[in-house]
Amino acid sequence: MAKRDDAQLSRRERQIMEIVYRKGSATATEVLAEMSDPPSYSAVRALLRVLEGKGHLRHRQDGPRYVYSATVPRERARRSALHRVVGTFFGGSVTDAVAALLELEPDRLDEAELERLSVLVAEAQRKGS
Amino acid sequence: MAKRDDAQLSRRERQIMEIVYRKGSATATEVLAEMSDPPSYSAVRALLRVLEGKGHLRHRQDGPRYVYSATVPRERARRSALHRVVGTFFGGSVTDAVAALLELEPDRLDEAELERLSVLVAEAQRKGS
DNA sequence: TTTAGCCTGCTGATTTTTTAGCATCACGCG
DNA sequence: CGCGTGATGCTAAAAAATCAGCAGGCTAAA
Repeated sequence: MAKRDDAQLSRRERQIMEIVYRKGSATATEVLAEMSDPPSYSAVRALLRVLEGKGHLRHRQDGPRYVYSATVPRERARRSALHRVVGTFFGGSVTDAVAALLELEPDRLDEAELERLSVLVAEAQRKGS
Repeated sequence: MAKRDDAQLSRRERQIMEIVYRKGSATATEVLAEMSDPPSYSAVRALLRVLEGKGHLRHRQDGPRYVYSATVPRERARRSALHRVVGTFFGGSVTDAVAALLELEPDRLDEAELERLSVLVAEAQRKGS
């Protein structure tokens, strides 16, 4: 049920969900601040309410304001997002996706990170055999 | 200009773009067939025309019908998609994203693929140092 | 030639999304 | 107390997206 959900979101809704996932949680003001093409404050609040109504967000009260967070845990959402990208652009090949990631910003990967990746692959190899 | 484009797409438009990217190119009939929540054939054609008007798709004529493909090359679109996912769900850490990919479907990765990954990481290490 | 099938283009109406504004409540301060 | 600030909920209207249907063209087969 949650699988198709993401594809069902409207433009603004998706935009907001992305922001919430990026920040972990956010108030209406924070969401507004992150929008590249911002509507009014009212509009943002309305959308947050809609998203909550649809079950994608929940809120907790923090003093006078609402802090929204996603109902689907980041962990699951990210897996779903990766899965979609791999399926759409890499024909389902995880390996190809990893290869593309490594070429994405090669300069950003320092030695320590590469070492960590090396270990991860080695571990996967050990488990697989 | 093309960077924000993806976020600007409406629900159906995105759905269609994903299908086109997955298949490489597609006719209206093919797109319709891939939709989980399909509207009428007319609607699909209308959307394809809209997407072409917005510059996201182009078509070539194949006999009697139009075959649509994306204007932004797959290569660039996939990079952009990965970048977005990494930014949204992994705080920009490519390494974390790779780690998540490796855990995505561990059983799907056979020895040959893991070997290939191992080589890729080793290469990156060599280049970096 | 005629007909049937499949395709496109276009149009107008419905539905959904998106938006702004207003009313209200709670709080802190002069 | 009375007021300004900053938050919420709600509503109604504007804008955008979505949809189905019709008209026309082209091709192949009867």
